Amino acid sequence: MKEGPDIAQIGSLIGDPARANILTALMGGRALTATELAAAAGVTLQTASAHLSKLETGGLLAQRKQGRHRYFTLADDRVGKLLEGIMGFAASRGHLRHRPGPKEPALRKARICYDHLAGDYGVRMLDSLIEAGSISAVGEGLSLTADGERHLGSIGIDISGLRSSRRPLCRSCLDWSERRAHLAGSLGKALLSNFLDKGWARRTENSRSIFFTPEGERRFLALFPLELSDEVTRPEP
Amino acid sequence: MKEGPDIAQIGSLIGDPARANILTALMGGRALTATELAAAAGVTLQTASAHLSKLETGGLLAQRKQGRHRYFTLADDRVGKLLEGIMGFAASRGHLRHRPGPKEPALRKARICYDHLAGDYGVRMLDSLIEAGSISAVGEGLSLTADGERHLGSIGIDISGLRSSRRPLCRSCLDWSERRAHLAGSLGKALLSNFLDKGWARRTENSRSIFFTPEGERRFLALFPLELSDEVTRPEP
DNA sequence: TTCATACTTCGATCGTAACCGAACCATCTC
DNA sequence: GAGATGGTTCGGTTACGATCGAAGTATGAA
Repeated sequence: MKEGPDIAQIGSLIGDPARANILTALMGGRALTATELAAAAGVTLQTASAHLSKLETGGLLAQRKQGRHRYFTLADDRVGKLLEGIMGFAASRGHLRHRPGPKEPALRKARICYDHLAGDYGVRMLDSLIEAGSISAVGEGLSLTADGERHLGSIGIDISGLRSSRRPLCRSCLDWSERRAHLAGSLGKALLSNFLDKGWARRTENSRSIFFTPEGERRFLALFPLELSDEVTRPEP
Repeated sequence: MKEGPDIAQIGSLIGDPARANILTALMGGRALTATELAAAAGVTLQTASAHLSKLETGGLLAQRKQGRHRYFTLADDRVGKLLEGIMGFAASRGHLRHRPGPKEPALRKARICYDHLAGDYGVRMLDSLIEAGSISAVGEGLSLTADGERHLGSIGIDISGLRSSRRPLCRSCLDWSERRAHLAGSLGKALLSNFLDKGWARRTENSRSIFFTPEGERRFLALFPLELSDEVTRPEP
């Protein structure tokens, strides 16, 4: 009965609403201070501090001091993947927090998932890359083709640089809103950075959603066309 | 701040030690009664009953009445995958429950992961299948080759029957003890069933570990040889 | 019918952990 | 230095939820 790893410990870490809010906020990918996280969690600074130290000793968070600020991030991308997995599961069970405010649609359209693009646009991008033969999908796995390396190189992605990192180039990540895969891994990260750098899109304050400029949106949709569907298909809710 | 699915709810479901014990016990794949689960969790029947109803309304468990018994299982294989994911994460952080009793080594050698073979033997089996060209691995994904279909058909696995199910044929599942992939999906399930049917191995009571008979072990190792390593390699702990 | 087994519901207890106010450190600005 | 800002530690309160005893329901056996 006392077999295997202790899932209760990390379960209870995620299980507290304030901590869950903190983790969700950090899924936005950017480092946040204790004060910001306290606001995101809806608690005072003291309690947030207690939560943060628990999360850190639990291995979910990393922090770095910078001046009198203390910046927190998810410990690594495995934590992000774990959380997105739980989100996907929770979403499939209908355990959405029913607060369908105005941000919801924007979130479903395009958002950041730790460090890469997710949502409708994230799924579209991967679909298009596969359709174009830039990425080949076998089972659940993804790999970049030689064609894809040329193609993405032409828009300014340095693949060989990415390969040198220890992190996998392509990873599939289950999208909780679309319930389909989008592209994660160092390539997913590089692509999002590329869009942000070019000014096609920008992050929004206090939200995971990504805002595309009209021009950026046009370019994005042109770069990642889809054969078999009208512009932006939206699967069943 | 109140974005996305509610991960806190399922986190707290998993976060209670008694419930975590229940879920871990059900990772053994077989349906268990409330009384058995109470024993596994180390609580009385009343509290177990309360936990079980919470887990069920949370969508993690399914139950079916049979006479005066009430059998519980994990709701589906997605729950199993979720839990194994959390286990892998917990194990990598060293959050093992330090109770290295005699069952530990047996568990690391061969155990059941929801419905397929895991542990050292599970990893070996997948490695061997890949080496033999029966399964091709691209990125994180797995797919059965034509060779593999013939090969496995010859030992009594009906691949076309498996294909007709909605469940994916091959899935990779991260092994928490070996920290490498083993084979899940309907094919993984079928292979384990095959070994059990042939009497090569049997399940053990009250544990996820799988016991191989001496004869069964010989046959298993012969069927899934490894070129590049001495018999059974054991990675760093 | 009677009894036993499997399980649930009720009620009460009890522990723990989340929470905040207040005081305390650390770092930066002036 | 003084003052302001960012964060932690401490102490005490509070609330929630896990737990179990006891009583109640359902199913099967005799």
